[in-house]
Amino acid sequence: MGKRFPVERRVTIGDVAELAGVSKATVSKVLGGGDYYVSQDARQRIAAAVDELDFQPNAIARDLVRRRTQTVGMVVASIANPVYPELMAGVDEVLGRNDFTVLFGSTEGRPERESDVVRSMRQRQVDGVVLASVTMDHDEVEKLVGSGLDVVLASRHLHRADLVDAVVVDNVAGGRIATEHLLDHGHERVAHIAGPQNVMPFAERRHAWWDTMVERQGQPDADLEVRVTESTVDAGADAAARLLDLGTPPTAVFVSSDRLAVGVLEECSRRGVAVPGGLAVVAFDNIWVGRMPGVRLTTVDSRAREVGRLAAERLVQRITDRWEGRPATAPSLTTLPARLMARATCGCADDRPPPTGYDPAH
Amino acid sequence: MGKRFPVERRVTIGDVAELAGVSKATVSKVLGGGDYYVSQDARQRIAAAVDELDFQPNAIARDLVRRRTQTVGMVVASIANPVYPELMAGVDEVLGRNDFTVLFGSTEGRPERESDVVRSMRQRQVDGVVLASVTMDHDEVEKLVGSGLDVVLASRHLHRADLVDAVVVDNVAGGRIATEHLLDHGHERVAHIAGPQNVMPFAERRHAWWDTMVERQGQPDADLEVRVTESTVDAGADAAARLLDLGTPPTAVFVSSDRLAVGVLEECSRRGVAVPGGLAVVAFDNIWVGRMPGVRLTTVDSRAREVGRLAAERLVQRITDRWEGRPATAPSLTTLPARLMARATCGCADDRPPPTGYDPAH
DNA sequence: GTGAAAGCGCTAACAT
DNA sequence: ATGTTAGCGCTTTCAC
Repeated sequence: MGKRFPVERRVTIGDVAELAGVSKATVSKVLGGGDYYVSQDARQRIAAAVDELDFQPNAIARDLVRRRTQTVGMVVASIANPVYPELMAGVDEVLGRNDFTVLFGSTEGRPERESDVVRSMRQRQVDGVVLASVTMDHDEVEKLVGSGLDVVLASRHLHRADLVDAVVVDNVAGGRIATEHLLDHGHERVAHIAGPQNVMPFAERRHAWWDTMVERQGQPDADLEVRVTESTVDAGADAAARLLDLGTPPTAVFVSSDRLAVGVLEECSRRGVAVPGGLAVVAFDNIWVGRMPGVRLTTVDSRAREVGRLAAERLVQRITDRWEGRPATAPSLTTLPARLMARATCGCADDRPPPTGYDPAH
Repeated sequence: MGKRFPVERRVTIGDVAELAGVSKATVSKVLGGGDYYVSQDARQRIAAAVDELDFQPNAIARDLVRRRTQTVGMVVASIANPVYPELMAGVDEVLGRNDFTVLFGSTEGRPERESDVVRSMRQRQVDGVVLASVTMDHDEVEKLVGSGLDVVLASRHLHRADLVDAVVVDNVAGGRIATEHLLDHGHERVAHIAGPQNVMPFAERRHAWWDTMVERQGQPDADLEVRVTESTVDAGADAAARLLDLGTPPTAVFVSSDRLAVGVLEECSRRGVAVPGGLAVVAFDNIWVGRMPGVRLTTVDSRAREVGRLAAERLVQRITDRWEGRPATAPSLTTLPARLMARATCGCADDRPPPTGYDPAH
């Protein structure tokens, strides 16, 4: 092998054909992997030519005629939020296994850009999209799906479950478990730090908190709920400050995300408020830091990796169904059971060190 | 707008042309954004047709003729390692700003797949690649670059700096600072947990430790160094166990990554070894968890986000230079100064809570 | 078994 | 100002 052309001209299938003394069609047949009849002799000469020329087939040209790219788009809300890399890992795992390539996009704090990101992916002819960031409204999603693009939502979903596939954790059950756990520890004033309410999981978690409180003890004081507009550490710290500054501060709080909870922990540390002694906290997500000694955050597992895996599997299924001409199945909502990771911040005795034999990566 | 075609047939530029009563060329001129002379009248009719048909230009067809895709590949070693999302965020930031799309790839524990991942990206006609995972050898990288693909290495680099652009943190200085810091705390037996030595940064960090020890007190005992083959939490815990089981265990350890350090911390917690009292630790990377109260890991900042940004900038520069016909500049190695984030695990007094007004995301 | 020809959907000269 | 033509690099009938 080696370069035959000055630099500029790229080697094409025509060059290979010429060198091998066959036609482009034959080369294509061999390289395409289909089960065509081609003589051993020709096959050999083609193989030789291919590596003599170091031929790299132009996938874009191939995709243009095939009208498919074996590529899916993955759009997340923020790569800096540890939940998403975890989810991406799951997606990447099954996509890779199915020979799909991934086009990455992040809306990074600008949810309004979501449509643009997706449009751009569509123009690049992705075969489908994993949307782990939906803030679009129903209409837009409906139009998207109607346009023939396969879409599956991950981690977030819409009110109407019949529009598009989605896989999420059971946020309602999770929020309920978290709140009840705190209540069961004997707390009366269980506060809630609620994330942006236009994001489904946050709305559901808040709802679960509210309902549980109402059931157990009637409507909670209005000041026990504080809403933040972003799920960030700083927002969590601010929210905690507001709660701690109350006339009668809560003794426990259900925080709607781990990232916010980190802020809460920091604010407590800053003020010398003991956790769980002064304030018990249960959060939601289960990013791996929570397991660390010195943190031991009690939280509801949002099972991001699993969500990613399932979403990707669903998508691959849909895409291949379409390719094979199988009828499209109805959109389905997959809900993963929520489970509480009881550690120390809730007040459970957990002075035992973390178990060995696990890795945050998994 | 609305669908005019049953579902199957996608709308093309020809449909728009026909509906607008002009030729495809004219439509292309308008949509392509170039500064062509096209009458206001035609422009208007085209615009109308475009959204009447909800026309989505086929980027793949465009790219095929333009011979460029405005897409770059980004390959990381592991998305589960918090360093990489951080780096990706930096890359994504500047790529987005420059209207590049990113094709994502992870080698996830199978470094030998690196070449395949890159080959696949090349066939998809990416304009360049950010390689944050190099374990390829010089020859392979050389061939890659020689093939006309723009490449920049991020976070890892090669021995020969003249082959390809790279941006990395100063691992040698960082390793030295870490080791010296521990020595300055009065420790004699400063151990080292070394990462895979075929990965440049790990080799450099180890080297820095060794040299510093030799300079300060002669060759360290052989058993003070333990090598791991993966930078994971479990590997860190194992390594710590080995160190702690020594006849005379070290009183301090420079751990070559935060991820390994997490394992060390866990093992200490499990054994009831106080940190920094029983074992002082300084690590490398500065993933954001280290800032948490209850963790307060002293570490050298590997500046992943910044590395990502600079790598992407370099790449965009190279690509656009090539497009504009500017001569290629010589490969350069950019080294970011290392800085120590002195927190509590080294023995520094840091009982003060973390500062407010920061966010791990930044 | 193999090749010629006709596109995939678009852009870019070159005419007009 | 706009249209015609000739591809980009590949796959895929359909003849031979």
